[in-house]
Amino acid sequence: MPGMNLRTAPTLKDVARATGLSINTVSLALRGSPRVPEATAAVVLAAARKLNYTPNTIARSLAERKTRMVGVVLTDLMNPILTASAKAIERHLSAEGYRLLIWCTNGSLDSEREALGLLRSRQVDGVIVYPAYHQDIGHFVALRRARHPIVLLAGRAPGIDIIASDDGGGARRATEYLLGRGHAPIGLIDTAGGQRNPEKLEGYKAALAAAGVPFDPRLAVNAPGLSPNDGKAAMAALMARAAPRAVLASADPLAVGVLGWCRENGRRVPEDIAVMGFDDIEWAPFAEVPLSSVRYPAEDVAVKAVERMLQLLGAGARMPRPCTVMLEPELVLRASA
Amino acid sequence: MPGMNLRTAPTLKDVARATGLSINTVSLALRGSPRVPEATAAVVLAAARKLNYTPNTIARSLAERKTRMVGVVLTDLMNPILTASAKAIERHLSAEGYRLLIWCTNGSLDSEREALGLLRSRQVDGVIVYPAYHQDIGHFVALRRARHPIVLLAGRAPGIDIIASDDGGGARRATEYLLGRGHAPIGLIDTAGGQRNPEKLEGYKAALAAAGVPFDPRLAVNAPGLSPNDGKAAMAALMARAAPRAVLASADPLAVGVLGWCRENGRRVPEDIAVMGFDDIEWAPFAEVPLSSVRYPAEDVAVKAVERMLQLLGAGARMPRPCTVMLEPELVLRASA
DNA sequence: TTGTACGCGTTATCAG
DNA sequence: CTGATAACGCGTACAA
Repeated sequence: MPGMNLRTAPTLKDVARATGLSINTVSLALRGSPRVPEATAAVVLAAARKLNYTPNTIARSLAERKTRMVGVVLTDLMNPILTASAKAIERHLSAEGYRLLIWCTNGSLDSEREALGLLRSRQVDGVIVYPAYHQDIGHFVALRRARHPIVLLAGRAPGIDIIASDDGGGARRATEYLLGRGHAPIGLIDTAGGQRNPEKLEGYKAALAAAGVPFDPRLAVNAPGLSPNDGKAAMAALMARAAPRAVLASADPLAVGVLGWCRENGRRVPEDIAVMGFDDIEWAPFAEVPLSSVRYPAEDVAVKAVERMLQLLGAGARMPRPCTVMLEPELVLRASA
Repeated sequence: MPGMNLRTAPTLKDVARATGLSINTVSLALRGSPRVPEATAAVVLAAARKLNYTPNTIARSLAERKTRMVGVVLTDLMNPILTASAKAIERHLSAEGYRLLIWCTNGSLDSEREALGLLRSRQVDGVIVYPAYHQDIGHFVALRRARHPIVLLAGRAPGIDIIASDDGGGARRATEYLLGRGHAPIGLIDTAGGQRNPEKLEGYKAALAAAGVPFDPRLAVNAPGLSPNDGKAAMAALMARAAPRAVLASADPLAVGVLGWCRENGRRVPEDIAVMGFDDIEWAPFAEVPLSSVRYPAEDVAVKAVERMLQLLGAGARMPRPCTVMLEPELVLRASA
């Protein structure tokens, strides 16, 4: 039978036997209770160390009815901005003694539901979710209504805590900028979930409308995935049906793929085609043409999300009213646009 | 008191009460035991569904003495090749019903020890580790001696299971290739842990020795981290003290930084300086100059590591003899070298 | 076919 | 200050 230490690991009982004290006293001593005198505590500590005792978190969780684990549900582990977010969340949450259970949904709603079930059965104390479909978050709202600590990193809905970047506003400002520089028409390469996460498309349309430019659906395509190769393929599709002078890609890896297509097809960036991405990942300045991008405020999002999660975690029965925080993303301009 | 469902979640007892059956029968029915007739099972299932019952994994783990969780310890979540590995491991392990508990050490040995303690206390059934220091894996070997299922993804030691890429061989072949193309002298930009993970440096030296070229220590520098910016900084340091005609970087992000330095300083790649990276991440073809790289066989490593882990997990008391598998990385040649 | 009793390792309550 | 005793939710013998 396997198990890191399930078979041979010393338990409180072993330490109790070794010291001649009761399990209870040992437990208290090990947790530094003032109720047990220093002398006794020292004996216990020494014995525990000698036996190489480690508390069994599983048993503790069962008794305490809390796990000090927070589930983190992401759509994609290969998306640099999401892993950066996860890392930031981990940093701040672990400072408070919480551990992360990370689940990747690959953008599937089914997998998202599965994740929720799994995390629930694993008794995590709360969940932080980057939802696959920003418009389809009813299952999360229901959870929150049942008083479960939950924070979303995207979407828009009453009755649930959301800390998000204003993708729509970012897309609008990026589009306005491109229009202002005379780069028209502007193509939009959206992510696979684009149909269901329409914020960026809407911001793009809003900017066009404000400038009196009619929306041409041939200029908006969806990439099958989120990688540079997906961006390249989408760009090829886009160029086959329109002649944009600029492209707004909804993620930097896609934009990198766009740059790759331009290189292979002899288009100069930004002279022939200006390119702008989303998120401003660490690689953006190192792209073939240094990439302009709409920065995703990952650190801010993480800090605020963790802050909120800690409030919910500590709130007990009377939870604070849900609130939505929209962070304004910043345009980072480099050579590509 | 928070908790996804710790306070209000229905338990077996609730389902038992609802059906008028005993806890035991309910438990058996829910797990599809042939001992309980279909009619009863149907009743139980319906009641469970109606109550929205979810088994408490914590309690189950405590009773079963196994968690069906595998700990995964990585040095860096932002390293694309490591997240790719994690993702592959997750895919294969979850197909067998195991979940991942991911821990990131940031390359610190202390954090690595901490991880081991945490995972142990969380009772994971096994651990897969990309060790921070490939030469310093005694603590892992000790664990394995105590019959804990553990698989390392790098390093070299008897008495423990290791599935790794032959970094030394890869570095040697890359260096030989660069020498063969007449690019000398060759600079080496190693990762922060380079001093303690000398495989690549050794392969580099071996190739030089075989070609009768003396090793010049000024040509070998260490990058402070693993990001493109770190690579750029390291390249600046290297160029300040030597005049290489080629650079071998021990990770693709570093190589991307090297390309960035070359661009900013007017060096043509590969004419003035040839550049080769390690890992062949998805971005490599999209670098400013399509990047030649020593491919890290992430999928192979993941498959073999998971396979081995499953063997160890199922082995019980009599564990198989530890074995080491070295995968040969492949040179992927593009424009940069 | 179903129910009873016990154990998993820990924490919490209440005596002593 | 310390020690029984009872949870926590579930799995597994063993009985009925």
